[in-house]
Amino acid sequence: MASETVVQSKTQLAYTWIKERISDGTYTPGYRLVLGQIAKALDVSVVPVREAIRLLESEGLVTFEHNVGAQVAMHDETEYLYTMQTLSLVEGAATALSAPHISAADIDRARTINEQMIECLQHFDPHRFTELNLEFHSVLFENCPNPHILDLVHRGWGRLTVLRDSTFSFVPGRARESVLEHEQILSLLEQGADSLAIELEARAHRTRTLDAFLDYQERRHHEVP
Amino acid sequence: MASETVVQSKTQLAYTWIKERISDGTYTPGYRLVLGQIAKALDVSVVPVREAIRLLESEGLVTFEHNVGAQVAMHDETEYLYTMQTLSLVEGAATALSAPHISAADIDRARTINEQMIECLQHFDPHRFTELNLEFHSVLFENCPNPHILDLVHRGWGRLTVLRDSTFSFVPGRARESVLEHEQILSLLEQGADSLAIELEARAHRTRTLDAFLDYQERRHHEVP
DNA sequence: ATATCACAGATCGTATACGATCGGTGATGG
DNA sequence: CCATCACCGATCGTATACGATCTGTGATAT
Repeated sequence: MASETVVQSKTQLAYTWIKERISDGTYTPGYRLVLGQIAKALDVSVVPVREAIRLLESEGLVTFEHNVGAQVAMHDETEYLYTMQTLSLVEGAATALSAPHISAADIDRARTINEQMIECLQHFDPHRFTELNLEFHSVLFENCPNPHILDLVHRGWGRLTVLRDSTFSFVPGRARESVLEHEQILSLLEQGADSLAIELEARAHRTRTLDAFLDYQERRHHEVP
Repeated sequence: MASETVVQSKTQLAYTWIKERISDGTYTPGYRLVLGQIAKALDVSVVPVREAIRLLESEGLVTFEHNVGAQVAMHDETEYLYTMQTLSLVEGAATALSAPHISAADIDRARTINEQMIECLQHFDPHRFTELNLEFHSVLFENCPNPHILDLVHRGWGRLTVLRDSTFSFVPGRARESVLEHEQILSLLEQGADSLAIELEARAHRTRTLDAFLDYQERRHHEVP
């Protein structure tokens, strides 16, 4: 009875399959998700596919219109703003709530990750940088004792995944600031800072990324009218 | 073309039907939601019922287990704590984000509601009190320009609805404090206070209710061992 | 040329059907 | 008498089927 064959439901199968295709860019924002197509591709019926799509809808990765169908969520600038704002809120809280449960070993691990991020900057590896960024923050918020808040954080990151590498590639120079701010957060955690201080710093870290993005967009817009 | 007959989907029908039964207490926490039963009661097939249940699951009103079925979510003390903590977070933020868009008329309206709440205290009408409490806070957060955060607030309140009248009935005396704190929040809004100040005050308002509840439980537990 | 309408193909929403899985009950053995 | 196992009914998960609805295209009228 060592390893039982885990029978995952077809719904689960469709869910992860679609999510993967959205994440890796096969299905770009706006792409129409046709039930019959996906069902045939996965060799399942439309029912579980439909269910999977509605799950993705509830996570905001997909939009759904009655009697029309589903498509990969469009992430315009406003949508990005909403997501980042929400994530700054819940991630800040999750980090603060995690703080009391974070060990010195965790902080070491985070610091190692942050150093790898610096290397990515030097070798210009935006994709790996983004991956490491998630790993870094995961160390900081995964100990959050409130599963609801933790779930919201995961959903927020899930949405961002649709705009892969956005942090890094869209606003040059921001990544460099980012790793410095990471160190700042770590030192707050090390010195056992006040919960609110940690929350606000973690929140500000993300807010600054958002602001940098908006500024950058604004500037680009002025340069090329 | 004045009023078209709005054809709501059977899924929508099942969704609201079940949600209502959960809210009004017909389906108490732990009640097993059997697909076939509900389908027959509504004279629809199991497919839309299933979809409705999964929607409710994603809102946390229902728990679902593969190959076993669904039941109305159990709200033990821990679950209540998680929900209140999350709601304090998102509601605080929503209130702060709404602040710049709140008019003097809105504040008047909120104050009127708060006065009605005081009357409820005198006539001991907990049910109406709870209703008004939602109305009061709605005035404060409904102008939130971030729809994601607003949605999270609605979901949080939705979860609380399962434990109706909890604030009022479970912890005596707290309701009286509550209306005073409402006035405090209103005055912050009137004087155009700092966004963070508003957020933290709105957050603390809810946190205090949670703390009062936990204290009260603790005390009851000691009295009756 | 533009607007309106009707039709056709594609796709969705839901009913029905059936095999798969779970939980409980009674028989069997210790 | 208690533990284990086999069976059965209840319920779930998913395939298939079909009517309902939407979107786009081409014909017609202004």
